[in-house]
Amino acid sequence: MEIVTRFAPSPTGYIHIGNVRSAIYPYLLAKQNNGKMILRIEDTDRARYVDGATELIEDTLEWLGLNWDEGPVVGGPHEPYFQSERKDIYIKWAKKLIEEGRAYADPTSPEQIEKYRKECTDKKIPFLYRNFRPENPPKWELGLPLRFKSEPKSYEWQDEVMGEMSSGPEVLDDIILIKKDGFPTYNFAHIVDDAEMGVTHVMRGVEYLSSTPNYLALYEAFGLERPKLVSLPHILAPQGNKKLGKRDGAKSVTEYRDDGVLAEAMLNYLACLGWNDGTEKEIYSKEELIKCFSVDRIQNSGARYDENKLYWYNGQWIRKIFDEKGAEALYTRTKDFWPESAKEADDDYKVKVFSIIYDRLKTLSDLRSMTDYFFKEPKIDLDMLVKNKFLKKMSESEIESLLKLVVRKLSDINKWDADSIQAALNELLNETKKKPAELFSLIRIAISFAPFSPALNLTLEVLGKETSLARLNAVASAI
RNA sequence: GGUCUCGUAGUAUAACGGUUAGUACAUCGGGUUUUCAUCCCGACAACGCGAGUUCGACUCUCGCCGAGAUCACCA
Repeated sequence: MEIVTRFAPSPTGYIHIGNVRSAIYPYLLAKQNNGKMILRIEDTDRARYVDGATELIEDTLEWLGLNWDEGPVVGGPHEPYFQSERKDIYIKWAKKLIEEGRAYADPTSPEQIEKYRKECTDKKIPFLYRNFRPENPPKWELGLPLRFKSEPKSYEWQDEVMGEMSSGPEVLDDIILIKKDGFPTYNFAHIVDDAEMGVTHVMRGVEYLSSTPNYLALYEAFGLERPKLVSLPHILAPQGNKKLGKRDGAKSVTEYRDDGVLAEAMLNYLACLGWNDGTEKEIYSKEELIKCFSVDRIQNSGARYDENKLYWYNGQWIRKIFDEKGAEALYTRTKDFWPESAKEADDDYKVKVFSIIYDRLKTLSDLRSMTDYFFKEPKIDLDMLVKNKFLKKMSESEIESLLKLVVRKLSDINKWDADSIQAALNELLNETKKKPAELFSLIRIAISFAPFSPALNLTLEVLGKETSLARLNAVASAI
Protein backbone atom coordinates (compact mmCIF):
# COMPACT_ATOMS: atom_id res chain seq x y z
CA MET A 1 0.00 0.00 0.00
CA GLU A 2 1.31 3.43 -0.88
CA ILE A 3 2.15 5.56 2.08
CA VAL A 4 0.52 8.95 2.07
CA THR A 5 1.36 11.55 4.68
CA ARG A 6 0.38 15.14 4.99
CA PHE A 7 1.39 18.42 6.49
CA ALA A 8 -1.70 20.41 7.28
CA PRO A 9 -0.91 23.79 8.78
CA SER A 10 -3.32 26.62 9.30
CA PRO A 11 -2.28 29.83 7.64
CA THR A 12 -2.03 31.87 10.79
CA GLY A 13 1.54 33.06 10.35
CA TYR A 14 5.02 31.86 9.70
CA ILE A 15 6.34 28.40 10.36
CA HIS A 16 8.71 28.38 13.28
CA ILE A 17 11.16 25.94 14.73
CA GLY A 18 8.52 24.58 17.07
CA ASN A 19 6.19 23.34 14.41
CA VAL A 20 8.24 22.62 11.32
CA ARG A 21 9.11 19.14 12.51
CA SER A 22 5.57 18.06 11.78
CA ALA A 23 6.41 18.74 8.16
CA ILE A 24 9.83 17.09 8.21
CA TYR A 25 8.81 13.71 9.57
CA PRO A 26 5.85 13.21 7.24
CA TYR A 27 8.13 14.12 4.37
CA LEU A 28 10.82 11.66 5.40
CA LEU A 29 8.35 8.86 5.94
CA ALA A 30 6.67 9.40 2.60
CA LYS A 31 9.90 9.62 0.62
CA GLN A 32 11.39 6.64 2.35
CA ASN A 33 8.52 4.52 1.10
CA ASN A 34 8.17 6.08 -2.32
CA GLY A 35 4.93 7.48 -1.08
CA LYS A 36 3.45 10.93 -1.22
CA MET A 37 3.26 13.91 1.05
CA ILE A 38 0.29 16.20 0.74
CA LEU A 39 0.26 19.84 1.73
CA ARG A 40 -3.17 20.88 2.87
CA ILE A 41 -4.05 24.33 4.11
CA GLU A 42 -6.45 24.25 7.02
CA ASP A 43 -7.99 27.67 6.74
CA THR A 44 -11.37 27.16 8.33
CA ASP A 45 -10.87 29.74 11.01
CA ARG A 46 -11.49 33.01 9.30
CA ALA A 47 -10.70 35.04 12.38
CA ARG A 48 -7.17 33.73 12.63
CA TYR A 49 -6.43 33.75 8.94
CA VAL A 50 -3.34 35.74 8.07
CA ASP A 51 -2.86 37.07 4.59
CA GLY A 52 0.24 35.71 2.94
CA ALA A 53 0.73 32.95 5.46
CA THR A 54 0.21 30.25 2.86
CA GLU A 55 3.04 31.67 0.80
CA LEU A 56 5.21 31.79 3.89
CA ILE A 57 4.51 28.13 4.53
CA GLU A 58 5.28 27.17 0.95
CA ASP A 59 8.43 29.24 1.02
CA THR A 60 9.63 27.50 4.15
CA LEU A 61 8.99 24.01 2.84
CA GLU A 62 10.66 24.80 -0.45
CA TRP A 63 13.72 26.17 1.24
CA LEU A 64 14.10 23.06 3.36
CA GLY A 65 13.63 20.91 0.30
CA LEU A 66 10.44 19.33 1.60
CA ASN A 67 8.65 19.13 -1.70
CA TRP A 68 5.04 18.13 -1.47
CA ASP A 69 3.52 15.85 -4.07
CA GLU A 70 0.02 17.22 -3.84
CA GLY A 71 -1.24 20.54 -2.64
CA PRO A 72 -1.24 24.20 -3.53
CA VAL A 73 0.92 25.18 -6.49
CA VAL A 74 1.50 21.61 -7.66
CA GLY A 75 -2.14 20.54 -7.64
CA GLY A 76 -3.18 16.92 -7.55
CA PRO A 77 -6.11 14.55 -7.86
CA HIS A 78 -7.83 15.74 -4.70
CA GLU A 79 -8.11 19.43 -5.38
CA PRO A 80 -8.80 21.83 -3.84
CA TYR A 81 -6.22 21.69 -1.06
CA PHE A 82 -7.63 24.61 0.85
CA GLN A 83 -10.26 23.56 3.33
CA SER A 84 -12.17 26.76 2.83
CA GLU A 85 -12.83 25.63 -0.71
CA ARG A 86 -14.06 22.20 0.28
CA LYS A 87 -17.24 23.12 2.14
CA ASP A 88 -19.45 21.08 -0.19
CA ILE A 89 -17.46 17.98 0.60
CA TYR A 90 -17.84 18.42 4.34
CA ILE A 91 -21.57 19.04 3.99
CA LYS A 92 -21.89 15.90 1.94
CA TRP A 93 -20.16 13.85 4.63
CA ALA A 94 -22.11 15.59 7.38
CA LYS A 95 -25.38 14.66 5.71
CA LYS A 96 -24.41 11.01 5.83
CA LEU A 97 -24.13 11.28 9.58
CA ILE A 98 -27.41 13.13 9.88
CA GLU A 99 -29.17 10.46 7.88
CA GLU A 100 -27.80 7.79 10.14
CA GLY A 101 -28.86 9.71 13.21
CA ARG A 102 -25.25 10.33 14.22
CA ALA A 103 -25.35 14.10 13.96
CA TYR A 104 -27.81 16.74 15.00
CA ALA A 105 -28.33 20.45 14.93
CA ASP A 106 -27.49 22.25 18.12
CA PRO A 107 -29.92 25.04 18.98
CA THR A 108 -28.31 25.79 22.34
CA SER A 109 -27.06 29.33 22.72
CA PRO A 110 -23.49 29.88 23.84
CA GLU A 111 -24.86 31.50 26.99
CA GLN A 112 -26.88 28.42 27.78
CA ILE A 113 -23.85 26.20 27.25
CA GLU A 114 -21.91 28.43 29.57
CA LYS A 115 -24.60 27.90 32.19
CA TYR A 116 -24.40 24.14 31.81
CA ARG A 117 -20.69 24.29 32.10
CA LYS A 118 -20.85 26.32 35.27
CA GLU A 119 -23.36 23.89 36.77
CA CYS A 120 -20.87 21.12 36.25
CA THR A 121 -17.97 23.09 37.58
CA ASP A 122 -19.94 23.88 40.72
CA LYS A 123 -20.75 20.23 41.18
CA LYS A 124 -17.15 19.37 40.40
CA ILE A 125 -18.09 17.02 37.63
CA PRO A 126 -16.66 17.19 34.14
CA PHE A 127 -18.75 19.05 31.63
CA LEU A 128 -19.93 16.99 28.70
CA TYR A 129 -22.28 18.49 26.22
CA ARG A 130 -23.89 15.14 25.54
CA ASN A 131 -25.40 15.20 29.01
CA PHE A 132 -27.39 18.24 27.93
CA ARG A 133 -28.25 17.01 24.48
CA PRO A 134 -31.54 18.56 23.30
CA GLU A 135 -34.35 16.05 23.07
CA ASN A 136 -35.93 17.29 19.90
CA PRO A 137 -33.24 19.07 17.94
CA PRO A 138 -34.42 21.09 14.97
CA LYS A 139 -33.67 20.02 11.44
CA TRP A 140 -30.13 21.07 10.65
CA GLU A 141 -29.59 23.98 8.35
CA LEU A 142 -26.73 26.33 7.81
CA GLY A 143 -26.51 28.85 10.59
CA LEU A 144 -26.80 26.20 13.26
CA PRO A 145 -23.85 24.25 14.57
CA LEU A 146 -23.92 20.56 13.76
CA ARG A 147 -22.84 18.17 16.47
CA PHE A 148 -21.74 14.59 16.41
CA LYS A 149 -23.92 12.26 18.44
CA SER A 150 -21.37 10.33 20.39
CA GLU A 151 -21.76 6.91 21.95
CA PRO A 152 -19.83 6.71 25.19
CA LYS A 153 -17.47 3.77 25.06
CA SER A 154 -13.87 2.82 25.59
CA TYR A 155 -11.24 2.83 22.91
CA GLU A 156 -7.88 1.27 22.45
CA TRP A 157 -5.45 2.26 19.80
CA GLN A 158 -1.87 2.21 18.80
CA ASP A 159 0.14 5.37 18.59
CA GLU A 160 3.29 4.79 16.57
CA VAL A 161 5.32 6.94 18.96
CA MET A 162 3.51 6.68 22.28
CA GLY A 163 2.62 3.02 22.06
CA GLU A 164 -0.54 1.34 23.32
CA MET A 165 -3.18 3.88 24.22
CA SER A 166 -6.57 3.57 25.79
CA SER A 167 -9.37 5.81 26.92
CA GLY A 168 -12.64 5.53 28.80
CA PRO A 169 -16.11 6.70 27.79
CA GLU A 170 -15.79 9.91 29.76
CA VAL A 171 -13.63 11.55 27.14
CA LEU A 172 -16.14 11.21 24.35
CA ASP A 173 -18.43 14.09 23.69
CA ASP A 174 -20.70 15.54 21.06
CA ILE A 175 -18.10 17.56 19.30
CA ILE A 176 -19.03 20.26 16.83
CA LEU A 177 -18.69 19.15 13.24
CA ILE A 178 -19.78 22.27 11.46
CA LYS A 179 -19.74 25.70 12.97
CA LYS A 180 -22.59 28.11 12.64
CA ASP A 181 -20.61 30.01 10.04
CA GLY A 182 -20.80 26.95 7.85
CA PHE A 183 -17.13 26.07 8.13
CA PRO A 184 -16.20 22.67 9.51
CA THR A 185 -14.16 22.35 12.67
CA TYR A 186 -10.67 20.92 12.52
CA ASN A 187 -11.98 17.86 14.32
CA PHE A 188 -14.31 17.06 11.47
CA ALA A 189 -12.56 18.47 8.44
CA HIS A 190 -9.28 16.66 8.91
CA ILE A 191 -11.03 13.31 9.15
CA VAL A 192 -12.96 13.89 5.96
CA ASP A 193 -9.93 15.20 4.11
CA ASP A 194 -7.59 12.49 5.26
CA ALA A 195 -10.12 9.91 4.12
CA GLU A 196 -10.76 11.57 0.77
CA MET A 197 -7.08 12.05 0.13
CA GLY A 198 -6.09 8.56 1.14
CA VAL A 199 -3.81 9.63 3.98
CA THR A 200 -2.32 6.55 5.63
CA HIS A 201 -0.25 8.19 8.37
CA VAL A 202 -1.53 11.07 10.44
CA MET A 203 1.46 12.79 12.03
CA ARG A 204 0.78 15.72 14.28
CA GLY A 205 1.76 17.21 17.63
CA VAL A 206 0.94 15.39 20.88
CA GLU A 207 -1.60 18.02 21.73
CA TYR A 208 -4.06 16.02 19.64
CA LEU A 209 -3.57 12.89 21.68
CA SER A 210 -6.34 13.82 24.10
CA SER A 211 -8.90 14.26 21.37
CA THR A 212 -7.96 11.10 19.53
CA PRO A 213 -10.84 9.05 20.99
CA ASN A 214 -13.29 11.48 19.46
CA TYR A 215 -11.58 11.02 16.12
CA LEU A 216 -11.74 7.29 16.55
CA ALA A 217 -15.49 7.57 17.12
CA LEU A 218 -15.78 9.52 13.90
CA TYR A 219 -13.79 6.98 11.89
CA GLU A 220 -16.07 4.35 13.30
CA ALA A 221 -19.25 6.24 12.48
CA PHE A 222 -18.10 6.61 8.89
CA GLY A 223 -16.92 3.04 8.69
CA LEU A 224 -13.43 4.26 7.86
CA GLU A 225 -10.28 2.34 8.47
CA ARG A 226 -8.12 4.12 11.01
CA PRO A 227 -4.97 5.63 9.61
CA LYS A 228 -1.77 5.10 11.54
CA LEU A 229 -1.54 7.70 14.24
CA VAL A 230 1.77 9.31 15.04
CA SER A 231 2.03 11.82 17.88
CA LEU A 232 5.03 14.09 17.72
CA PRO A 233 6.34 15.40 21.05
CA HIS A 234 6.76 19.09 21.42
CA ILE A 235 9.89 21.09 21.01
CA LEU A 236 10.45 22.96 24.22
CA ALA A 237 11.49 26.56 24.60
CA PRO A 238 15.10 27.15 25.73
CA GLN A 239 13.79 28.27 29.11
CA GLY A 240 11.02 26.75 31.13
CA ASN A 241 9.12 23.64 30.26
CA LYS A 242 6.65 24.96 27.76
CA LYS A 243 6.52 24.08 24.15
CA LEU A 244 8.33 26.48 21.92
CA GLY A 245 5.92 28.98 20.46
CA LYS A 246 5.90 32.41 18.95
CA ARG A 247 5.35 33.89 22.37
CA ASP A 248 8.74 32.61 23.45
CA GLY A 249 10.18 34.41 20.50
CA ALA A 250 10.37 31.31 18.37
CA LYS A 251 12.02 32.53 15.23
CA SER A 252 10.55 31.64 11.89
CA VAL A 253 12.46 29.07 9.93
CA THR A 254 13.13 31.48 7.13
CA GLU A 255 14.56 34.01 9.52
CA TYR A 256 17.42 31.61 10.05
CA ARG A 257 17.82 31.34 6.31
CA ASP A 258 18.12 35.11 6.14
CA ASP A 259 20.73 34.94 8.88
CA GLY A 260 22.85 32.60 6.83
CA VAL A 261 21.91 29.22 8.20
CA LEU A 262 22.03 26.50 5.56
CA ALA A 263 18.91 24.51 4.83
CA GLU A 264 20.94 21.32 5.22
CA ALA A 265 21.92 22.28 8.74
CA MET A 266 18.43 23.30 9.71
CA LEU A 267 16.94 20.08 8.41
CA ASN A 268 19.67 18.02 10.02
CA TYR A 269 19.32 19.66 13.40
CA LEU A 270 15.54 19.58 13.49
CA ALA A 271 15.30 16.01 12.30
CA CYS A 272 17.73 14.90 14.98
CA LEU A 273 15.99 16.82 17.72
CA GLY A 274 14.01 14.03 19.28
CA TRP A 275 15.02 11.36 16.86
CA ASN A 276 18.10 9.31 16.15
CA ASP A 277 18.78 6.11 14.33
CA GLY A 278 20.54 4.35 17.19
CA THR A 279 24.03 5.02 15.89
CA GLU A 280 26.39 7.81 16.83
CA LYS A 281 26.04 9.49 13.49
CA GLU A 282 25.29 13.18 13.76
CA ILE A 283 25.51 14.60 10.29
CA TYR A 284 22.77 13.54 7.92
CA SER A 285 21.97 14.82 4.48
CA LYS A 286 18.37 14.84 3.40
CA GLU A 287 18.98 11.64 1.45
CA GLU A 288 20.54 9.97 4.46
CA LEU A 289 17.64 11.05 6.62
CA ILE A 290 15.21 9.55 4.17
CA LYS A 291 17.14 6.32 4.32
CA CYS A 292 17.60 6.13 8.07
CA PHE A 293 14.44 7.65 9.41
CA SER A 294 12.04 5.50 11.34
CA VAL A 295 8.94 6.50 13.23
CA ASP A 296 9.50 4.10 16.08
CA ARG A 297 12.76 5.81 16.98
CA ILE A 298 11.11 9.14 17.52
CA GLN A 299 11.62 10.14 21.13
CA ASN A 300 8.43 10.25 23.15
CA SER A 301 9.33 13.10 25.43
CA GLY A 302 9.71 16.72 24.47
CA ALA A 303 13.06 18.00 23.27
CA ARG A 304 14.49 21.35 24.16
CA TYR A 305 15.47 23.68 21.41
CA ASP A 306 19.14 24.61 21.49
CA GLU A 307 20.16 27.29 19.05
CA ASN A 308 23.76 26.69 19.88
CA LYS A 309 23.65 23.23 18.48
CA LEU A 310 21.93 24.46 15.36
CA TYR A 311 24.89 26.75 14.80
CA TRP A 312 27.25 23.90 15.38
CA TYR A 313 25.46 21.92 12.69
CA ASN A 314 25.68 24.95 10.46
CA GLY A 315 29.44 25.11 10.87
CA GLN A 316 29.69 21.42 10.12
CA TRP A 317 27.64 21.81 6.97
CA ILE A 318 29.54 24.84 5.77
CA ARG A 319 32.77 22.87 5.97
CA LYS A 320 31.22 19.70 4.59
CA ILE A 321 29.83 21.38 1.51
CA PHE A 322 33.02 23.30 0.96
CA ASP A 323 35.15 20.18 1.23
CA GLU A 324 32.91 17.96 -0.85
CA LYS A 325 31.60 20.30 -3.48
CA GLY A 326 34.19 23.01 -3.56
CA ALA A 327 34.38 26.70 -2.83
CA GLU A 328 32.32 27.72 -5.83
CA ALA A 329 29.36 25.59 -4.84
CA LEU A 330 29.12 27.24 -1.46
CA TYR A 331 30.03 30.64 -2.75
CA THR A 332 26.94 30.79 -4.92
CA ARG A 333 24.89 30.72 -1.74
CA THR A 334 26.62 33.66 -0.10
CA LYS A 335 25.35 36.44 -2.33
CA ASP A 336 23.24 38.21 0.27
CA PHE A 337 25.77 38.04 3.04
CA TRP A 338 28.71 40.20 1.98
CA PRO A 339 29.45 43.57 3.50
CA GLU A 340 28.50 46.78 1.75
CA SER A 341 32.13 47.31 0.82
CA ALA A 342 32.16 44.13 -1.30
CA LYS A 343 29.54 45.41 -3.67
CA GLU A 344 31.96 46.30 -6.45
CA ALA A 345 34.33 43.41 -5.91
CA ASP A 346 34.43 40.76 -8.56
CA ASP A 347 33.46 37.15 -7.98
CA ASP A 348 36.95 35.73 -8.42
CA TYR A 349 38.27 37.85 -5.62
CA LYS A 350 35.31 37.10 -3.38
CA VAL A 351 35.71 33.38 -3.94
CA LYS A 352 39.33 33.72 -2.81
CA VAL A 353 38.32 35.60 0.30
CA PHE A 354 35.61 33.07 0.96
CA SER A 355 38.01 30.18 0.55
CA ILE A 356 40.29 31.35 3.31
CA ILE A 357 37.61 32.42 5.76
CA TYR A 358 34.81 29.89 5.32
CA ASP A 359 35.97 27.64 8.13
CA ARG A 360 35.51 30.30 10.73
CA LEU A 361 31.93 31.13 9.79
CA LYS A 362 29.18 30.17 12.13
CA THR A 363 26.62 31.52 9.72
CA LEU A 364 27.08 32.93 6.25
CA SER A 365 26.08 36.34 7.54
CA ASP A 366 29.31 36.41 9.54
CA LEU A 367 30.91 37.37 6.24
CA ARG A 368 29.53 40.84 6.75
CA SER A 369 31.51 41.52 9.88
CA MET A 370 34.52 39.36 9.11
CA THR A 371 35.60 40.36 5.64
CA ASP A 372 35.28 44.13 5.48
CA TYR A 373 39.04 44.79 5.37
CA PHE A 374 39.38 42.67 2.24
CA PHE A 375 37.33 45.21 0.35
CA LYS A 376 38.29 48.57 1.75
CA GLU A 377 41.19 50.11 3.56
CA PRO A 378 40.83 49.48 7.27
CA LYS A 379 40.79 52.49 9.51
CA ILE A 380 44.19 52.73 11.16
CA ASP A 381 43.78 52.31 14.89
CA LEU A 382 47.20 52.68 16.51
CA ASP A 383 45.78 51.85 19.91
CA MET A 384 44.87 48.41 18.72
CA LEU A 385 48.46 47.91 17.67
CA VAL A 386 50.18 49.42 20.66
CA LYS A 387 47.94 47.82 23.26
CA ASN A 388 48.01 44.35 21.79
CA LYS A 389 49.17 41.92 24.43
CA PHE A 390 52.16 40.80 22.35
CA LEU A 391 53.14 44.25 21.18
CA LYS A 392 52.70 46.45 24.18
CA LYS A 393 56.21 45.81 25.38
CA MET A 394 57.63 47.22 22.16
CA SER A 395 58.31 50.88 21.72
CA GLU A 396 56.67 52.75 18.89
CA SER A 397 59.96 53.24 17.14
CA GLU A 398 60.65 49.55 17.35
CA ILE A 399 57.30 48.81 15.82
CA GLU A 400 57.99 51.30 13.09
CA SER A 401 61.33 49.83 12.18
CA LEU A 402 59.94 46.33 12.31
CA LEU A 403 57.22 47.30 9.90
CA LYS A 404 59.82 48.73 7.53
CA LEU A 405 61.75 45.50 7.72
CA VAL A 406 58.65 43.56 6.88
CA VAL A 407 57.93 45.79 3.92
CA ARG A 408 61.43 45.36 2.57
CA LYS A 409 61.30 41.60 2.99
CA LEU A 410 57.93 41.20 1.36
CA SER A 411 58.88 43.52 -1.48
CA ASP A 412 61.53 41.04 -2.50
CA ILE A 413 59.03 38.27 -3.11
CA ASN A 414 58.72 37.61 -6.82
CA LYS A 415 56.01 35.00 -6.83
CA TRP A 416 53.29 36.27 -4.47
CA ASP A 417 51.79 33.06 -3.19
CA ALA A 418 51.08 31.60 0.19
CA ASP A 419 54.20 29.42 0.28
CA SER A 420 56.63 32.14 -0.71
CA ILE A 421 55.03 34.51 1.74
CA GLN A 422 55.33 31.96 4.49
CA ALA A 423 59.00 31.40 3.60
CA ALA A 424 59.68 35.10 3.79
CA LEU A 425 57.88 35.38 7.10
CA ASN A 426 59.97 32.55 8.48
CA GLU A 427 63.16 34.27 7.39
CA LEU A 428 61.98 37.42 9.09
CA LEU A 429 61.46 35.51 12.30
CA ASN A 430 65.07 34.37 12.17
CA GLU A 431 66.45 37.74 11.29
CA THR A 432 64.51 39.70 13.88
CA LYS A 433 64.66 37.07 16.63
CA LYS A 434 61.05 37.91 17.33
CA LYS A 435 58.50 35.37 18.46
CA PRO A 436 55.84 34.42 15.96
CA ALA A 437 53.22 35.88 18.26
CA GLU A 438 54.94 39.27 18.16
CA LEU A 439 55.84 39.55 14.52
CA PHE A 440 52.68 37.97 13.17
CA SER A 441 50.36 39.93 15.42
CA LEU A 442 52.01 43.08 14.25
CA ILE A 443 51.57 42.30 10.58
CA ARG A 444 48.12 40.88 10.99
CA ILE A 445 46.82 43.92 12.80
CA ALA A 446 48.58 46.35 10.49
CA ILE A 447 46.93 44.92 7.41
CA SER A 448 43.47 44.27 8.82
CA PHE A 449 42.81 46.14 12.05
CA ALA A 450 40.31 43.40 12.68
CA PRO A 451 39.88 41.39 15.86
CA PHE A 452 40.63 38.23 13.93
CA SER A 453 41.50 37.07 10.45
CA PRO A 454 42.57 33.97 8.55
CA ALA A 455 46.12 32.65 8.56
CA LEU A 456 48.54 35.47 7.88
CA ASN A 457 50.16 34.16 4.72
CA LEU A 458 46.75 33.43 3.19
CA THR A 459 45.42 36.83 4.09
CA LEU A 460 48.44 38.49 2.52
CA GLU A 461 48.18 36.37 -0.58
CA VAL A 462 44.55 37.23 -1.18
CA LEU A 463 45.05 40.88 -0.39
CA GLY A 464 47.80 41.00 -3.01
CA LYS A 465 51.30 42.33 -2.85
CA GLU A 466 50.50 45.89 -3.69
CA THR A 467 47.70 46.32 -1.20
CA SER A 468 49.57 44.52 1.55
CA LEU A 469 52.66 46.67 1.19
CA ALA A 470 50.65 49.84 0.91
CA ARG A 471 48.86 49.10 4.14
CA LEU A 472 52.08 48.28 5.96
CA ASN A 473 53.67 51.48 4.72
CA ALA A 474 50.66 53.51 5.71
CA VAL A 475 50.80 52.17 9.24
CA ALA A 476 54.56 52.70 9.47
CA SER A 477 54.24 56.33 8.54
CA ALA A 478 51.27 56.87 10.82
CA ILE A 479 53.26 55.97 13.87
C1' G B 1 -10.18 19.22 39.20
C1' G B 2 -11.09 14.92 35.32
C1' U B 3 -8.46 12.28 31.49
C1' C B 4 -3.87 11.22 29.14
C1' U B 5 1.48 11.43 28.37
C1' C B 6 6.53 11.93 29.71
C1' G B 7 11.19 11.52 33.32
C1' U B 8 19.59 9.07 31.55
C1' A B 9 24.84 14.87 32.74
C1' G B 10 23.04 22.11 31.74
C1' U B 11 21.11 20.34 26.59
C1' A B 12 20.18 16.40 22.70
C1' U B 13 20.65 11.41 23.04
C1' A B 14 22.89 5.71 23.14
C1' A B 15 23.08 0.97 25.32
C1' C B 16 22.04 -3.12 28.42
C1' G B 17 18.49 -7.75 33.42
C1' G B 18 25.36 -7.99 34.96
C1' U B 19 29.52 -2.13 31.17
C1' U B 20 34.52 2.07 34.34
C1' A B 21 26.54 4.03 31.83
C1' G B 22 28.77 5.55 25.42
C1' U B 23 28.43 9.94 21.93
C1' A B 24 27.50 15.04 20.56
C1' C B 25 26.51 20.38 21.91
C1' A B 26 27.71 23.71 25.88
C1' U B 27 31.41 24.76 29.80
C1' C B 28 36.59 24.51 31.54
C1' G B 29 41.91 23.22 30.56
C1' G B 30 45.87 21.92 27.01
C1' G B 31 48.17 21.33 21.96
C1' U B 32 48.79 22.94 16.41
C1' U B 33 54.27 29.44 14.49
C1' U B 34 49.79 35.47 15.88
C1' U B 35 44.27 36.48 16.47
C1' C B 36 39.39 34.18 15.63
C1' A B 37 37.90 29.54 13.97
C1' U B 38 38.92 24.60 12.45
C1' C B 39 41.40 20.23 13.99
C1' C B 40 43.50 17.14 18.06
C1' C B 41 43.93 15.80 23.37
C1' G B 42 41.91 16.10 28.27
C1' A B 43 38.43 17.47 32.39
C1' C B 44 33.65 18.33 34.53
C1' A B 45 28.92 16.18 34.53
C1' A B 46 23.40 11.79 34.39
C1' C B 47 20.01 6.83 35.25
C1' G B 48 13.78 11.80 39.78
C1' C B 49 12.44 9.13 44.67
C1' G B 50 10.71 4.69 47.27
C1' A B 51 9.15 -0.20 47.36
C1' G B 52 8.55 -5.02 44.82
C1' U B 53 10.21 -9.06 41.22
C1' U B 54 15.28 -11.06 40.63
C1' C B 55 21.42 -13.99 42.41
C1' G B 56 21.53 -9.09 40.23
C1' A B 57 17.56 -3.43 37.87
C1' C B 58 18.94 2.52 34.91
C1' U B 59 16.36 -1.45 32.29
C1' C B 60 10.35 -5.21 34.42
C1' U B 61 5.90 -3.97 38.09
C1' C B 62 3.58 -0.66 41.57
C1' G B 63 3.39 3.83 44.40
C1' C B 64 5.13 8.72 45.00
C1' C B 65 7.29 13.13 43.19
C1' G B 66 8.25 16.30 39.22
C1' A B 67 7.09 18.08 34.28
C1' G B 68 3.77 18.50 30.15
C1' A B 69 -0.84 17.99 27.12
C1' U B 70 -6.04 18.40 26.90
C1' C B 71 -10.98 19.44 28.59
C1' A B 72 -13.44 25.81 22.49
C1' C B 73 -18.54 27.05 17.23
C1' C B 74 -8.86 27.22 17.68
C1' A B 75 -6.34 24.20 15.10
